[in-house]
Amino acid sequence: MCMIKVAITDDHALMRQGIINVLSKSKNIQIVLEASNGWELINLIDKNNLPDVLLLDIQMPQMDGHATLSHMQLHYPSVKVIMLSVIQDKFTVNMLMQKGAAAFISKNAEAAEFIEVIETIASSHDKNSQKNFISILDEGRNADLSNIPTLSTIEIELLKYCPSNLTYEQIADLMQLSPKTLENHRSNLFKKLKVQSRSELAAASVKMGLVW
Amino acid sequence: MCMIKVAITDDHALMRQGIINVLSKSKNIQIVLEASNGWELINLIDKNNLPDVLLLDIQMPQMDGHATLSHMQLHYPSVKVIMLSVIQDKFTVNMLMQKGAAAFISKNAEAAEFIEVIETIASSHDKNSQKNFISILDEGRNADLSNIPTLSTIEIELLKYCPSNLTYEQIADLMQLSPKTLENHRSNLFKKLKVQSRSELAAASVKMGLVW
DNA sequence: AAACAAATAAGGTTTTTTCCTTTTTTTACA
DNA sequence: TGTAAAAAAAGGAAAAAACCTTATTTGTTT
Repeated sequence: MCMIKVAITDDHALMRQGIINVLSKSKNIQIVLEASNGWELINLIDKNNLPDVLLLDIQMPQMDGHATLSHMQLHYPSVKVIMLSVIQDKFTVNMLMQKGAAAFISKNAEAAEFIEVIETIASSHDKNSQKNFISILDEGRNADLSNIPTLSTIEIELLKYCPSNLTYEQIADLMQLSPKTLENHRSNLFKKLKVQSRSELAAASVKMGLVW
Repeated sequence: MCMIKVAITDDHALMRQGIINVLSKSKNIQIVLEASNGWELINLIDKNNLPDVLLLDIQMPQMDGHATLSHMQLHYPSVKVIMLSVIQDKFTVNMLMQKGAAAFISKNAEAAEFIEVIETIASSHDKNSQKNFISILDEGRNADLSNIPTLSTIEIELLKYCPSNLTYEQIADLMQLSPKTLENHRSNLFKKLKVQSRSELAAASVKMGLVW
């Protein structure tokens, strides 16, 4: 059995060091690439020597985890992407799983669990990534995401504008929608996120890492 | 010259591993204690063998960095506390420095810089911690905090309520203030944080780590 | 005790948000 | 091509947020 080739992308040098240190305890794992954001990753990646698994942070400068995951799915679909984040938000987890992430691990996870997830994901030859999906959040393993609604592109765009001083009318203008249409989307977001105020949307937006 | 005794308190096992790994590169540093939150720290701390420096995270379960810093100042004022966080918010940095933190380092900092700050803070025998203050944020070293307004206890309490669905009237009721008095505090917060909407206060509150 | 600043409180007004219901337009698909 | 579902849009109304000025109370200093 050959080594699992792992690439790491995280903007925190300390975190990368921690990951490397933990992974070095497994004799099956070999770290082949280290990058501090998505842009750096896609520049460093060797098409002739792809990693088996990519450990990917969400919140990073220049090119974040969302954009990087999409890029990897498109250009290197064979690479299994494991998201690794402090974000605990279920909508974010669901969103990234829908996009094709193989697993989602909280940075709170234990070292042993961490290695286990990488080995499990790497050894699965199932093309259907949903079957191998693993989510390790504080609530536990294999969180049920079936009841988590998916947010539309427009809803995510609106969410990004919520933590600003723009009025809904101004946001509607920027998004080229009628204020009344925007109100429908806002109302749908309220229902999906189970909130009742724009302030809660603003907070959710920050917690989801949509704004900095 | 004897070793600098360092204690680490951070809820992320991976981050603690990263810190330990980086610090092990310095021959002057010795790690004497490791805890995953403030409560664990104060239970593990040995009164007869205090650390010289405490590396303290802000966002932690059970007992966060704010409460832990206050406790350390009160019970072990000789221990120099270096805050270590992903939070970049200047009001938070200012708040913790006012409380008596010796330094503030972003988790984005480079390994070398990290060791340097610990050694600088540990070697300073000046009682007046403000003179030895070091802040390493993305903007650079020794950030000028003189123009950053300090937030009052009431303002911080109000900020904590902002990302909720409570109306200002309900918040005033909870805080046992007249709605009109609360409005003054809200207006003062707007000026201090340079914002114009509750949504921005809600976002600021999350970014400052006041709510989870 | 007078003087001052800071915190608390109130009155009043405009703008924005939130909540309804209903209509029109677009899209999907049987 | 007709029909159902989804998205876009509108009208109307109550609640809440934001803004402004002024008054009262409390605490501190000289």
